[in-house]
Amino acid sequence: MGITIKDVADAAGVSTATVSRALRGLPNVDAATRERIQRIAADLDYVISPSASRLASGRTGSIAVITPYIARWFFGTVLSGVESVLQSAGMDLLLMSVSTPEGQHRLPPAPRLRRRVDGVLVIALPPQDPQLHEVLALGMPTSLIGVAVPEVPSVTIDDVHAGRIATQHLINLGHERIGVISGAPIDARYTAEHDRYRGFEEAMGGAGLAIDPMLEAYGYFTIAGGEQAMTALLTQQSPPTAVFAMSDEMAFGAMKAMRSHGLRPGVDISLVGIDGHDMSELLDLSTVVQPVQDLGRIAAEALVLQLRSNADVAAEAIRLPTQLIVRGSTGPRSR
Amino acid sequence: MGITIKDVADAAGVSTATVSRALRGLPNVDAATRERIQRIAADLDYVISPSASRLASGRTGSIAVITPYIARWFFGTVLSGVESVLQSAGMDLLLMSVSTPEGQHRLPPAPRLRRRVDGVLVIALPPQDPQLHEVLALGMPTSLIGVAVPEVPSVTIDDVHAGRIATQHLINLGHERIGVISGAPIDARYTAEHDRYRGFEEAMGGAGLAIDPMLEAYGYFTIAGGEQAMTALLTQQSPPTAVFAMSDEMAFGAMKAMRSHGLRPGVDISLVGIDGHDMSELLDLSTVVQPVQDLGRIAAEALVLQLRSNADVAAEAIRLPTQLIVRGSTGPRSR
DNA sequence: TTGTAAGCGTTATCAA
DNA sequence: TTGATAACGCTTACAA
Repeated sequence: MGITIKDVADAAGVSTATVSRALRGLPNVDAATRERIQRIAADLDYVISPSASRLASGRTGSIAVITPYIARWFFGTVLSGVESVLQSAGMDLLLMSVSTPEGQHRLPPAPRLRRRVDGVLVIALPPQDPQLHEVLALGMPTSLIGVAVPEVPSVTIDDVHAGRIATQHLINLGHERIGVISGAPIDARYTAEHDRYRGFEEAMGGAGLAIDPMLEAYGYFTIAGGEQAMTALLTQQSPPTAVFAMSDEMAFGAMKAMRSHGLRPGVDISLVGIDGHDMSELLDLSTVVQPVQDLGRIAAEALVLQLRSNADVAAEAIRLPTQLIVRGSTGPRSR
Repeated sequence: MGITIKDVADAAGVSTATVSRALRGLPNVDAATRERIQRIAADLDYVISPSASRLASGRTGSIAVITPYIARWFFGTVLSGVESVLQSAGMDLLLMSVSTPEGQHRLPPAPRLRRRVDGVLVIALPPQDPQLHEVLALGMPTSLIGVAVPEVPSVTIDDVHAGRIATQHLINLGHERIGVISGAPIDARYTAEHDRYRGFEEAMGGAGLAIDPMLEAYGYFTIAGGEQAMTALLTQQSPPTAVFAMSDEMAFGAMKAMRSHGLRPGVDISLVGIDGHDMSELLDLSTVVQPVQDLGRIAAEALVLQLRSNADVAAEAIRLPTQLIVRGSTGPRSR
C-alpha cells in the first residue's frame, strides 16, 4: 500500500542509502542527485515511516510533556508555549497527564516513557512527588517547568521574589494584618508555594510585622478552594485587612467569598494574586504577572537543544522575571 | 543496552513468538508459561520497543489531536477529556496545534499525520477550513469535536437549540431589542456560531421580533473581542436592552465594556452566554452550559472503539445535551 | 500450545 | 559520492 524508500530508490536509480541521505539533508550527496531524489519522492508522495526510522536510528523524535492538569490556565498556557517550540523543531509532543496527591486514578508516567521518547518536560509537580523522581531516575534528558531540582535543568520564576513583592505591596499600602492563601499544607507543596511563602515571610519580617498562623488558609490552587479559604479567613474573630493569594484563580475565589460577605476588594479588604491570568484585568485584580507561556517555550527550547547536541549540557536553572501590576483590588488600609 | 524480547525468550526458555503472545495477552498461551514469562520480563525490567512493535504490526498505538488553541478554556477542557480516555486505552496522544484563519504561522497538520498515528481527533475547526478537509482526505479514522461534517463521526451539542434557549430566555424577560455577539463574519464561522445564530433567528422569529443587523457584532471568541463588540453595540444610537453572546469568554469581555460604560449586567442590560465556563458562576453570568469535557471524552471513546473493531463503524453524529443556568446577568427589561 | 522464520522500512557501517 | 548489507526489535503466518 505505502510507498517505501525502496520505491523512491528504484525510481531514481540509486540505492536506498542515497535516498535516505538525500532526504535527510546529510552532506556528501551530489546536489543534482539530491534534487532529483527530492522531486521523485514528492512525485511519488513518499512519506517516511517514523517507526522504521526510529527503530533503525534509535531516536524517536518525540518529547513527552507530563502535567498534573491540562485544563487549568497555568498548565494550558505553559503547554501552548511548549507545543509551538516542538512543532517548529519537528518533534512529536506526547501529552501525559498524571495524578497529583489529591488527584484521580492514573497510570504512573515513568514506565510509559521508556523507549518511547527522547526527552521529557515536566510541568510543576511538587518537588517531593515520587512520580517526578521516578521520571528523573530514568536518566533521560529532562527539563522542568515551575519546579527546581538540583542537577536538573529547570525554568521557573523567582517565586520568593514574587511572594515578596506581592506582600510588600500590601505592606506599602499600610496593611499590617495580612492573610495568606496558599495551596496546601506544607508536606504537599509545590516549589512555587513554598518559595512564595518564604517571600511572604521575608517581607513581613522586613517590615517588623508578625505572621498570624490563624491568617493562613489553603485554597488548593482552585477557584472553589480560594473561596473556601477566604471564607475561613473572613470568619476569624479578627480578619485580615489584606490577603495575599498565591494564585490568581484562588484570588478569584476569594473575591467571590468577599462578595458573599458584602466586602469590596480594594476597599474593605485588599487582595493580590500571582499569575497574570487572562481574567485578572477583567476582575480588576492586582497581581504579580509571570511569563507563563515563556516558561514552556524556554524549557522546550533548552531540551531540544540538548537533544540536538547530544552532549550533557550543564544543568541550567533559568529564572524568568515577574512584574507587579497594581489594579483596583488593592488599596490603602481603611481601618 | 536495552533488554529485548530475545533476552526474555532466552531466560524463559521459549521462543520470542511465545513471549510476544504471552505479554500481549493473546489467547493460546499456557497459563503457567504466560505467568513465568511475565515474571521474567518484570525481573529483567523488560520494556517493549514501540518502534519495533509498530513497524512489525503496522499499528502505531497513537492518536493525534488537532486543535486551533491549547490554552483557551474550551479547548483545554475538551483536551483533558480526550486525554483521560486515551490514557486508559493505553494510546499515545500526539498534540498538534494548527493555525486558524486569523492565526499564526504553523505547519499544516495533514502531512504530519501519515504513517504516524492510527486515528485523528479534530477539535472545532471551521467546517470549511481547508486544513480540516486535508485531514479528512487522508481517509484515516477520524472523529470530530464541535464540528459536524457529513459522513464523519462527530460529537457536538445542539447549537441551534443552545442559541434558541439563550435567546428565548431574554425574550421571556420582556426584551425586544436583542443584540448578538457572534464570533466572526459569516465566511469564517465555526459550525457552532453558525448554528447558534440560527437558534437566535428562530427564537426571534418565533416571538415576532425583528433582528436589527446593527445589533450584531463580532467578538472572535475572545475576552478582548467581546469587549470591543459590546462597546460597538453600546455606542449605537439605540443600544440593545439585552445581548446574547455566543461564548462565555466574549460575555466576560462584554461585561467589562458594560462596566466601563457604567452599566450593570442584569439591571441595565441583560447578558447571556454559552459554555458554562469555570468563571461564569463567579461573574454571575447566565449561560447555556455544555458538557465540554464529555465532548472530548465521548469522541475519544468512539474513535478508540472504531480502531479496536477495525471495521468502519457507521459514522455517528452524537449530540450532547445543554442546560440554561439563570444567574444575575439577566433580568427583566427595565425600560 | 509452541516454534520457525520471513518480513516491517529505515539507518549506518564499511567498502568501493 | 554512492552502494551493499547487516542490523534495529518486534509481529505473524505457517508449521509442527
